[in-house]
Amino acid sequence: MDSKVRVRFAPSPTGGLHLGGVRTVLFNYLFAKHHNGEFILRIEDTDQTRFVPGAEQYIQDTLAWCGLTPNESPLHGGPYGPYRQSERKAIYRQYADTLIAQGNAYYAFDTPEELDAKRKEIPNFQYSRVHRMEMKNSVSLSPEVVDELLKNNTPYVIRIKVPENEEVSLEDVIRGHVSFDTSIVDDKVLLKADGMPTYHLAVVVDDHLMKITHAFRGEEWLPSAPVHVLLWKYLFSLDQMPKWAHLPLILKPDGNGKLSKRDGERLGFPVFAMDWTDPNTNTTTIGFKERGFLPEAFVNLLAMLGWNDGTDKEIYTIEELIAGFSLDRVHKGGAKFDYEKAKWFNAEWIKKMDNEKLAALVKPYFDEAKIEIHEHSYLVKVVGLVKERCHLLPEFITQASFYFQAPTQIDTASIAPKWDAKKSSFFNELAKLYSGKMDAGITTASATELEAEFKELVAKHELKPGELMLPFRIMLVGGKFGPGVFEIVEVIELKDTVARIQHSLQLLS
RNA sequence: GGAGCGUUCGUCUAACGGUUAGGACGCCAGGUUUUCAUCCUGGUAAUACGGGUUCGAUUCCCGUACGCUCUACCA
Repeated sequence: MDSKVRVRFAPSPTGGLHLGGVRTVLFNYLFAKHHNGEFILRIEDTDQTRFVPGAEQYIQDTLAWCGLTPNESPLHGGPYGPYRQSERKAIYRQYADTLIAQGNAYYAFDTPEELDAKRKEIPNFQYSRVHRMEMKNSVSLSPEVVDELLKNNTPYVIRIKVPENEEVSLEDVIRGHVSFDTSIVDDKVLLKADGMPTYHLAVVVDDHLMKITHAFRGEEWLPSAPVHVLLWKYLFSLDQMPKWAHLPLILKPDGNGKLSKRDGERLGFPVFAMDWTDPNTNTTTIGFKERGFLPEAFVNLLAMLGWNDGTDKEIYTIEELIAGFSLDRVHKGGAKFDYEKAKWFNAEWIKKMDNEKLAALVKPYFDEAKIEIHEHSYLVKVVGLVKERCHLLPEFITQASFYFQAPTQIDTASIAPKWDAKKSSFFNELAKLYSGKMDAGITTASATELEAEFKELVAKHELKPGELMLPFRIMLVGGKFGPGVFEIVEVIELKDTVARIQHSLQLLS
């Protein structure tokens, strides 16, 4: 590659960033880093009616959470700024004027109402060479009339004048040769009545000015690609045009079609990367972050939706993804999102993650549940003890809260049916044994030691360990779950153990 | 309606003309765990259809079907 790779992610700030968006970011990022290039964030806020306050900040925050930091952005700055299209308004105007001067674009004075009427009148109406002359524009009208309209400040838009019967084609990096007949392409609006460019003009001008070498976007853009190719041809040069790569879509798990926010709500899983609160409706849509996903896992699972390196490997660090990424292994077909597999990725990453780091991430959930943690090192230890049973971060609460406080709910229903005086006296004895040790200044013992001791006592009472283990567990943790009973005793120590036995004994009497 | 794109187990995917079509998630069964989870073992299940090309097609070509995307002064 002769010039430095430069790619861009160009979202419009209209709401939360969904899976597909983040995956587009990821592929941009991986490609850029793999080629030692640069990754740019450009905000496409040319539609003032759809602007949503906070959405841009949200995008920046999401990228930061995922660890996909841009080299240039509205926030980071850079040599090709500004990176917000609303701040580049004047730039686009010049290019639109150039196109007019070339005869490759024209003024159109049709009002929205007139267009609506036309669309109703003619089924499948297209503003193209077929109907161009029936409309009010600088091609159909005489120069005098056009001048008059312009002089009177009649609102107008600028439309591209698509040529007749030409073949426009591009080499898509993922799809190969794609071609279109211009006779079916319509005269898209380039500059709106408010002076803002549409996506079509803005993307071409900015990709050029920002020296973008590879342009990735969702497959939904493919049908409008001929407009962009034409614009490149008219304004700049086809050899400077970035290599296009139209990424496959992420589909809903059931049925077909693009995954939407509503699908997540319907099926009970997040679609946005992070929580998003719509400032207008004040409703919050849940995100992967808040659901308890690790950013490493989130990035990992997204990468596997539409890409693989040809081996059986599925768990990748970001560094491994960067090293292995290549566009020619990106799929053409869309991928249905599977939340079960997503959780599996997260579980794998939880198991893999360092206990210290994990403890820091889990801490807020304990704070929220109002479970007090006296010593951070104790939390680190506990996290290590239970992490292999957690798929999502909030599960640490249910899986580990008993290490910090006595269970509030004791599943006595599972003990009571087989409960009898013999068992009752056994646990009384056990409590007494532990109390005795405490009097001797012993606070805890190893799990193996505790187990041997326990079994000895069981034998003395002429009982079987099997019928005592479950009740003991339930006394300690509240239910039928958790690590080995004696490992728990070792950690929570004798004092709490005795208290929990006595508490349950009371409940059972 | 038109145009473009797509199609391997339920799902994510491997196999770039020759494999008993492989792996992973899920599910089922067994084992470990005197609980649950983890873990281990095994099982389940796929080349949309029809024509070519070829000694041989999941793979290349054509057609059909189905699906998706787009068809806004939204991106």
